[in-house]
Amino acid sequence: MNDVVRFAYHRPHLESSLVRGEEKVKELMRGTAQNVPAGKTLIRAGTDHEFVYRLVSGWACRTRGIADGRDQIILVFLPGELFAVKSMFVSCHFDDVKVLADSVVERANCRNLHEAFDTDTDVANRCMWQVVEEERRLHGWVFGLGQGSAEERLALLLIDFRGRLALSGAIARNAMSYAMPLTQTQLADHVGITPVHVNRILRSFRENGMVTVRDGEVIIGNLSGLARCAHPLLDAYERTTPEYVGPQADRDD
Amino acid sequence: MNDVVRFAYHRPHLESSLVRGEEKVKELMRGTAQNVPAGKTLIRAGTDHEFVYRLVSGWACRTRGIADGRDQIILVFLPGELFAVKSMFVSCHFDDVKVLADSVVERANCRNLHEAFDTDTDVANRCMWQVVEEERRLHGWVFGLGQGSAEERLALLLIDFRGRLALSGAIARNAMSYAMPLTQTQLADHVGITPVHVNRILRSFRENGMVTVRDGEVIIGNLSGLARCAHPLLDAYERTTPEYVGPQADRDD
DNA sequence: CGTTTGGTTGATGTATGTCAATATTAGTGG
DNA sequence: CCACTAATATTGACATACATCAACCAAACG
Repeated sequence: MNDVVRFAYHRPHLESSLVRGEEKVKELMRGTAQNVPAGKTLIRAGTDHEFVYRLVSGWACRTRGIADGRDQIILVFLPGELFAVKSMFVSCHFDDVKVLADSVVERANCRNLHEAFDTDTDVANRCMWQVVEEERRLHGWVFGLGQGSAEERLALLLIDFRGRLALSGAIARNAMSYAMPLTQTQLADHVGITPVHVNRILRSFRENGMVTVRDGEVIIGNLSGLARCAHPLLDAYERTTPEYVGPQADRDD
Repeated sequence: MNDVVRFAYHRPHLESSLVRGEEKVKELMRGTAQNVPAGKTLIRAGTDHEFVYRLVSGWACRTRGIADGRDQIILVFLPGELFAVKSMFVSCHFDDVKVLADSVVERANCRNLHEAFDTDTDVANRCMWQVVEEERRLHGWVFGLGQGSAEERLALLLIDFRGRLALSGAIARNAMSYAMPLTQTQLADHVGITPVHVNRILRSFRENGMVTVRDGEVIIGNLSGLARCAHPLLDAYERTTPEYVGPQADRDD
C-alpha cells in the first residue's frame, strides 16, 4: 500500500509522522489480533468501553437503532482503519459498533493508547488523522443524505467503497469488481431508504448494465455511467482521485 | 460557564487538561478577534487555508453547494467552539465555512497551533476533543437525516440549538426562547427539505402552540411536546442532559 | 418608490414508503 | 436425507410525505 496516497490531502510535513504513528499504533496492538464472526456486536451503545480497534481485515460499522425499529448504519469501516478512537475521550458510546463480515481486529486499551497519544506526537497525529478523515467522510454523507436522491446515494456508496478499497490496497486500482458483504437491508439502513426501494434501484442499475450487486459481490459494468449518476454528490476529493472514478470517467466539472 | 458540564461525557481524568487546553488555545489567539458580518464566507471550498478559528460570539456553519443549486448546511457552529481545526491536517477544505449572523471570531495560524499541538498535551487534547465532539454531533445528524421525518428533524434541531446554547452559557439553562438567525431557507438547507415544507411545518408547530420561530427568535411554548416530537431522534446524551429537554419533559424511555 | 429578500399559501406531481405475496437459499434438527 | 424455519431477495398495487410550481404579501433598502 502506498501511504502517500493513503493519507490523501494531508499537509505534506505530516507525511512521515503519520507513517510512523501508524507503525507505533500497530506496535501497541501487537499480538491482540482476534477473529470476529459476522454479525457480532463489538461495542454496545450506552456502555463504557475500554478499547480502541484497528480493523485488519473484514468490514465493520457504527450503527444506531431505536425502539420503533428504525436503524441507521452511520459509518462503514474498511481494513486499515482505526475505530472507536473516541473511547480515549468519552466514557460512553452512543452507537453500536458491529462487524458486517467475518473480520480480524486488533485493539489497544484506551488508557495505554492515550498515554502514547500524550507522549508521542506521531501517535497523536495518527489518531487525530483518523478522526479528521472520518469527519470528512461524514460531511460527504450528510450532504448525500440531505440532498441526494436514492439513486445518487446508492451510486455514491458503491463508488466510495471501490475507491476506499483501492486506497487501502485491498483491491487493484482499476478493479471493476469487489466483495461487499452488506445485504440490501443493510444498504437501505445506510442510505436511509427502504429495502424494497434499494432492490428496485439495484434492479435498474443491473438492467442498465451499470452495476450488478449480488451474492456479496459488486460487479461494475459501466464505471463512468455510475460516476455520472453519483457525480452531484461526489466531493472534490473523490472527483480528483483516480481510484474513485476510474480513468475512463468523463470529465465534466 | 460550567466546564464540567461543557465537556460532557468526557473521561474524568481529561477534565483538567481540557480546561487548560482551552485557555492555552485562547492565549494563542489573543488579540486576533475580528468582527465578521453575516453572510461572509470565511473559507472557500477547494482552497488551502491557513487558520483555525474560535467563534467568540455569533453563528457560523460549514456548508457545501453544488452547481445545480443544491446546498447543504452540514454543521452549525455556536459560540465557544473551535472550527476549521482540520486546517492543521489537510491542505484543502472541501466545504465553505460561512458566518450566519454578525459574529466575532479569533484565529490562530495553523502552523503555530499545530506546533502547540505537537508539544503540549493540553492543546492536543483540546483540539482532539473538538473534533471528537463534532463527530458525535455528525453521527446524530446522519441518523436524523437518514431516519427522521421532516417534522422530527426540525424539532430536533430546535431542541439541539437550545441545549447547546445553554451548555455554552449563552442562554439560561431553563430558557424558553433564544435568538436563532437562520432563515427558513437556511433551515431547509440544514434539515434537507424544501423551504416551502419548512414553512408548513413551522406553521403547524406554531398552531399547536409548540414553538414559534419568527424574526430570528425561537419561542418555545411546549417544551415537552417538542421533545416528544424529536424524541425518536434524540440520542442518549440529549435525552439525559437536562439542558436539552428541560425538567418538565416526560420520561418515556 | 421600485427592487430584493424572506415568508406564506394553494394546487398538483412524484419519489419513495407501505403492504402483501412469492421465490430462493441456508441453516437446523429429527 | 427430509421437513421446517428464518433470512434475503423480488415484484406488484397502492398510499403518502414531500417537492414543485406559482402566486402574493410584507419588510428592508437603496
